[in-house]
Amino acid sequence: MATMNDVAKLAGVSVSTVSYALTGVRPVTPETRARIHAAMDELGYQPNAIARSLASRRTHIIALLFPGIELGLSGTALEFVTSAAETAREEGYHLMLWPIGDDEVGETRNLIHQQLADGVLVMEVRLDDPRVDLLRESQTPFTLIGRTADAAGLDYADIDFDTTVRDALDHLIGLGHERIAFVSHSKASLDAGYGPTVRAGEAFERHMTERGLPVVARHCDESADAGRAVVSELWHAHPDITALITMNDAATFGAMAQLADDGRQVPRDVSVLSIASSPRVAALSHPRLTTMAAPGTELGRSGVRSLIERIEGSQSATLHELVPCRLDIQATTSPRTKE
Amino acid sequence: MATMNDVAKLAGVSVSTVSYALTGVRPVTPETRARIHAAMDELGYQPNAIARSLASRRTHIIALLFPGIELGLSGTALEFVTSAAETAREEGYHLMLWPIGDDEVGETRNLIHQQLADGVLVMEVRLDDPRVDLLRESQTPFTLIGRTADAAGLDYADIDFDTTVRDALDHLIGLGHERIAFVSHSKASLDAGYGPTVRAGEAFERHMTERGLPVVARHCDESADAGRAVVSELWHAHPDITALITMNDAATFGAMAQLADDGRQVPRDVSVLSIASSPRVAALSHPRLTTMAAPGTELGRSGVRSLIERIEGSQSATLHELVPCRLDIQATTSPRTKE
DNA sequence: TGGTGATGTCGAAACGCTTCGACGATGCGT
DNA sequence: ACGCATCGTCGAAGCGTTTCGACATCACCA
Repeated sequence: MATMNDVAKLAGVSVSTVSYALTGVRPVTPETRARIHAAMDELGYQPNAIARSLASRRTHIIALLFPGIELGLSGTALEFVTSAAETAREEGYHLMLWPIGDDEVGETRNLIHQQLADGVLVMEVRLDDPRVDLLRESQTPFTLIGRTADAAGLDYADIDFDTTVRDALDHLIGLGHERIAFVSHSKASLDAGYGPTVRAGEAFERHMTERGLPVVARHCDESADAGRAVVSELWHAHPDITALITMNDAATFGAMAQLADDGRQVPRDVSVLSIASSPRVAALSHPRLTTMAAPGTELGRSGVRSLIERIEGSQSATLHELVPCRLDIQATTSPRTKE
Repeated sequence: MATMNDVAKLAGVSVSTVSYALTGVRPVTPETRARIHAAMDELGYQPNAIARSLASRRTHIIALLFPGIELGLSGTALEFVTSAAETAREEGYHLMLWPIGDDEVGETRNLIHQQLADGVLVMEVRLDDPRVDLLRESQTPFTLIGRTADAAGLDYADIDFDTTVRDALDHLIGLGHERIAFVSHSKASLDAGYGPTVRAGEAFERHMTERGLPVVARHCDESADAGRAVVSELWHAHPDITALITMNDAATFGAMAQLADDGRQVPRDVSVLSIASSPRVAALSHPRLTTMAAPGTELGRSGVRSLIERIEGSQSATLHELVPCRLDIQATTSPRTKE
């Protein structure tokens, strides 16, 4: 494979001039540049990424830290990862996957010290996340997908659960619903400090309370059966519920099935609105689910962009981006039917 | 950050000795080794991955080539990618994502020439795939996930569609079904030479013919509506169908809905078996789908393992691994009811 | 007891690039 | 016409490793 030396010889210039022609760090006359490019074409030259990295102290690699165990995001995760990878590529960077096992902090530290990545994208951030302290200490540029409890001064891109829940309620209340229940992720995820569970729960409580409506919320394991059980229990305790907000795909489908079994028609008797989900999943439901789709693509894009700006030192302010899920009205929500 | 030089000084040896202590390429006395390790601990030393790569001509990076447009695999893609990343990590490698846009060959060539990766994993391989020729010419070690029409001499790991379809038929025929229809991916995917569509279709035709059963197969776009339409058309043309094999998640759910609307109960009147799908998706169906789950995890693991062996030159034979989908019997298949 | 072959360590040369200081050759203002 | 800044190029010194040849040292066998 041709090296810069070969190009320099063929073009009759020094290596440094070739480098300048390539990077534009210093001016080069058009004629010299032309000769150099001709030589590069003739040799099929491509700069060696590793050598360049070593010399410039920039690898143009972004690491994506994701935990082995996958909680809520997983439905949108692929979308997010794809978008992050594509954005990175557009900006001249590469995305490297760093699956992290049990020893989160230790493994993360090792990886950082290898200096393979210019910056790190952290997925599945919990309210209190030790990886954040580690990254901060190690001076590595990083951006969170999600955010810790106190994220002041940190770059992050996260779902705007508050707005999402508010929009969800606006939609349902606009349709005349008042008895609205919320079916969330598992209690375990709440205890683990999983952001979406915590924040969506808080938002639901606040917005319902502000509107003077009763707060009915349940945690639910990620399975259809759990979804069924919750529905049974819910209607037993609150027979007057007319709408359901869910944030748990498996449970949503279980809930739909149980409602059908109980003779409750969706959306005639009960409206169902699934938040932080995806169109792909919504399309599998019959009737097709009204959802609020998680903005995986947007988060991937702005997370990467911001991280790159931070790496290149061109960043003005810290990124605090909150993107709400977008409402996609399909067939499972409709006006409340008066009895 | 500490370098090898710092370690060498602190331990009172030369850099090369430190290197030998680290890599074991040449012997080092236990005492020297101990002093070196002590120095490394004291300094919190970790070898710089880039420098190591440049000197050793091994980056320990594996590239995953995946096309922007995503066809069939996508449901299992996340599982596959996760598994590949984890396996790579276990073996001391990193997985780097290479999303490829329109200019497949050009972009792939550029990436290879940068010499960032020791080897390449190619996803979404078509029967006639120009990337394969490119990789072969460029001497880069690579492994296919999927395979071309003539894959002799190439390393690949793919779904064993023949066995999968046979097992699917064994299951259904064992239940007494004889009029079995196959609903596949879109005609477009067939024309594009998408392996799963082609191979599963051929397998279905062959196995049905061998058993003296009529071949009824349809292509179907990836949407619930298309699934509905195909079901309507199918029963119009072949009212005696008692079982459906599907390979198209969105269409499967549409088909289930249409069957319900037409008053055909699953599985009493019609058995439905969804192949190359995933338990995650199956769980969303009510009744829960009998599926044959795509072996994403296995393919990721053995693809990466084989690639690494090839990179390190320790590979004996070429990898020709075919993994069938595993049957997971749930609630949508049952014995044929005699009329 | 002298030659032989391991064994353990060192110094220096890569690996392919970026970047810094230096230095003619220009162009400019006065 | 003279100095001075700017432009374009060069050579050399890194970047932090690995790896190669060389060279003592030591044990061992003839």
